[in-house]
Amino acid sequence: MKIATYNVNGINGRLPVLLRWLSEALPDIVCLQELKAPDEKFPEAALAELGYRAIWQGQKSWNGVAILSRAGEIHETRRGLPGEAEDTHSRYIEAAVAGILIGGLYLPNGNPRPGPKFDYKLRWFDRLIDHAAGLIESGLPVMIAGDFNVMPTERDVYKPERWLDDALFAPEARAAYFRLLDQGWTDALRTTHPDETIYTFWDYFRNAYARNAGLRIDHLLLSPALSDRLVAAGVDAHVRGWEKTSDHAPVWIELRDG
DNA sequence: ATGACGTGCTGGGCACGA
Repeated sequence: MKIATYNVNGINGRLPVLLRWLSEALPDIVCLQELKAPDEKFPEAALAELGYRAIWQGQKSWNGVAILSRAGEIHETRRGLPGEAEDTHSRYIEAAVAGILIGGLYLPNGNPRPGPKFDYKLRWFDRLIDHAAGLIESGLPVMIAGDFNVMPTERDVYKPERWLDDALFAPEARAAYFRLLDQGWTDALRTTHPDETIYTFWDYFRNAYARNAGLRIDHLLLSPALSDRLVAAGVDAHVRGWEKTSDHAPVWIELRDG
């Protein structure tokens, strides 16, 4: 079973790249972020042609998350995180697929810091941590995955000293990430590659991909009931080199049968 | 310190991203 997460940065502008990658990588389940499209503009038919069912929570212009499956039915369990009724951003969608509970998320960027956007990021993180505690306590096999907009450690940033004051590498954001991990989640990519420099995002500016000036901000976290099934994890970094590509690359895990 | 690039919305420049 192969499960992936991919921030597409506009699902319609990115559709040829997304379909090409799906055809090549053949993931069973995919979490998508940054659809940047309202619900009615989700390319359901094009994905169905490749054998993928989908659920999505779109939003005009910004945000938007989806879960794709070619491993059977998608049983939606939640959209949106609890705890802030006035939060209108489409950033969380959750479903049971093939015996695994999947939470797909797009955590707020939080820049500029300090400011209201950074405050929103930390509040959203707290709400995720509260919700994730319940997921762990359920004892179910759970994965939460997506664009966390946090580089957990210095190893995850091409030039850490330049990012210290940025919302993506700020002490408060990194501390929140580790509070989440401390509930018992396994960071699949870091666990399978403990000492490697691995990036999942490269800026469009300044030839960042060619210089490998990247960030590791897309994560797949596994609950204790799922982590012993982890076989491999990786980044399809070559996709970042394609024409009209996202600034993120797809990240995937391989699980043995449960 | 800023902007480089890219997307969406909309028909020109702005909001936003990381």
